[in-house]
Amino acid sequence: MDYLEHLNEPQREGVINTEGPCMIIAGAGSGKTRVLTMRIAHLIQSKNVDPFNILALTFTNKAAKEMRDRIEGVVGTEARNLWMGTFHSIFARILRTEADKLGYPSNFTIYDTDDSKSLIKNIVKEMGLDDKVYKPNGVLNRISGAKNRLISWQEYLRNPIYKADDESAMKPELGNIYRTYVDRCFKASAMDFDDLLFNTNVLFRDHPDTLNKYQQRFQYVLVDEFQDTNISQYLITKKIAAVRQNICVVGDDAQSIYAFRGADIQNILNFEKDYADLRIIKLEQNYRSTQNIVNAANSVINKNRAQLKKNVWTSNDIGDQIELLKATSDNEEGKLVASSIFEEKMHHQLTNNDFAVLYRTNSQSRAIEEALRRMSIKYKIIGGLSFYQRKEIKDILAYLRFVINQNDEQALRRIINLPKRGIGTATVDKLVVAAYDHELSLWDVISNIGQFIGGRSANAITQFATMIKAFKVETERKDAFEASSYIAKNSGLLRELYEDKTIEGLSRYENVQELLNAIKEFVVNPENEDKSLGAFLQEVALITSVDESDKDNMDAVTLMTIHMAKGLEFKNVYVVGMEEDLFPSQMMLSSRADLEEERRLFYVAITRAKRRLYLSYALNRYRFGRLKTCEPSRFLEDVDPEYIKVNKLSRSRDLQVSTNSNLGYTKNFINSVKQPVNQPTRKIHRPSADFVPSDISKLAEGMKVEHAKFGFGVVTRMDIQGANKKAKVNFENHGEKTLLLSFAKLKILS
DNA sequence: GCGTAACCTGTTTTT
DNA sequence: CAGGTTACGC
Repeated sequence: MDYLEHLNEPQREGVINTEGPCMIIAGAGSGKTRVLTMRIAHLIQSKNVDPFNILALTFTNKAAKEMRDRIEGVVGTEARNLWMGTFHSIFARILRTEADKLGYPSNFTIYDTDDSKSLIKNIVKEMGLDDKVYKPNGVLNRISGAKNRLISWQEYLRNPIYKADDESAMKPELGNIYRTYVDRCFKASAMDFDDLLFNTNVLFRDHPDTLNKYQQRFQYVLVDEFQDTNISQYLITKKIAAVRQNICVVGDDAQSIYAFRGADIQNILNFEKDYADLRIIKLEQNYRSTQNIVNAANSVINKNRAQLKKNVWTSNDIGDQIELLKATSDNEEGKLVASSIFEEKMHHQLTNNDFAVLYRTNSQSRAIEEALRRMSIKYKIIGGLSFYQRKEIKDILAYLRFVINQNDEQALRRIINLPKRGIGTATVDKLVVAAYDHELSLWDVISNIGQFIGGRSANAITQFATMIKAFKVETERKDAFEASSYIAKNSGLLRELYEDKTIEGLSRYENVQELLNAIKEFVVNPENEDKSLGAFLQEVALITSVDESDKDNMDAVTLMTIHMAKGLEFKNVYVVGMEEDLFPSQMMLSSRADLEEERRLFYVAITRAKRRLYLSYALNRYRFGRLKTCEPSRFLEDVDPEYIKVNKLSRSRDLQVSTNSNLGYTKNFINSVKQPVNQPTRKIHRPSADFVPSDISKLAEGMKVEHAKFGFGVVTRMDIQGANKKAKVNFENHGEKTLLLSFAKLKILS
């Protein structure tokens, strides 16, 4: 057991005390993951526990995979038999095997947030309610909140408090929407994210024999990131561990940042009350950061009232002070960060991988990206729009989903007229009415359409039904890759994308090919026994943007939200946008609890840094298309001044405004390109400034432009032809295109 | 049914 | 700003 030698005393305790309930409070950077992996390795190696009897719940699929790999390094391939994954993926798996007990088929669909929202939208419309009052987002939040607290629609309707609440909010129908929503999900053989947990609770509540089966199987239960579990998740673990009481939770109340998703910090604060003989272990030594960073972080978190007592310290060197960067605008902030990264790289021989830029909201990445690109610093963005959330991918997946489960209403609505086959909204409405009148499913109506409606669209529907039936036959015979290739081709989706020769059309086509590659990989992977399309869909439903980690080994600066940064560390960290209303977010200013959660988020951001930390804010920022003046965040005052210095003041002069700065076509750009032009041409001088936004109409025939930038990329050369209408444009990444330019703006880069 | 243009509106984080 | 929705002409 030589691995125990490298652990400090509390860490060792956390590893070897495997029996009975245990809570490990692990301060930031205290080697939590190490303890957890060693504990599991210890169980397998020294206590001879079969990996099959260990349940380890993590926060992301990626964390599970990493931990499994590390355990495999210690105990070997045996580790593959561990039950390790997110709450959602583990219990989705269990629900599939036990589905019949809840009246679900085992091939049930998992609705993502978009599916849920559009279903709610349909329901609100069908109930004849005002969708301005019952906004899908708000309604879903309400339903989700209820499910996370294990409140069924029956209880919701019965509870006078909710009723009064909803009535005073002028939304008395919320309970009825909840009821209809649950009913429709059930009829669609679908579960949303919250149902995966809610229904697991129902399963264990109503089927003691099933609960007992899993209690026997999971002799050891471990929960990582315990501070971010909600009540529903907590009760599941509590039930499973009820017999053997071998439950170990690991977390840090100071890093609880998911209350908006139902996470309840009380789970960790009250854990002691549930287990009388609880062993509490505190990991307080930080191995990650300099003293300055640890102390600064402590000075911030101590402003919070709700917390467990602990004393995080480090024996690392003192390190540099935190630097505060101040910029005049968001673009200036980007420049400051980019040039700081450039300098740091030079002075300290660092690689791009040593840097991370963290922000509160995804939209903040734009200015940073632009600045990094200009300085030719490679970067990667983690999070944001996931590959699987792209429209073209969701379209294909909707086909696949529907072929597997014909009850899947949301998938059907998505594909029934895609590509266009003459089945418009009016026809779909008729279908819905017919299904409702005869108490049939939409698919029943569609596959026997002749009995319900006639006319032109009936023909199109028959063709659609025939096609789906053919796809079904294919999937039964073939593996996931062959089946999905067949469907992509024969649905007409692939052809439609192929025929779209615009730059985005091209990338959409490539994305679909990419999806097919992923399915191929799934089929080829020997770890996957079931190679059917159904098995693939089951896996894909719970993939999130963090899990798409093919960017892992490239040398690039990491850009992400602070939420995504949980559990990661970097030598140098920049926290940008330290402005009041942005961070803390204006939505979180209403209650003390919310403000404290924002402060914990700030704490998480600070503690990601190993060596150097920069905080920055801008005095002006574009938000919702408007330029706003900003004030420094109140959180800056929470940092003890001893640990911070104001280092760089922006030297910048004017605010520089850019248009068409995104990659990809912007709507305004497309509109401007489309317009016919009759503008007089004028000569312009080659600009000497850093860059100037320039009107295309100022460009004259025969003029050449170099190093300019358009809506969709960097221009290497541009020849203006004819009276200002056409230009041959050579793009860095997209080759040559002939475009109508008219009113479009471009930026001339220096 | 479909395509277009004008209008409207959200404005946090994500399993 | 950008994405979604609606009204309208074909």
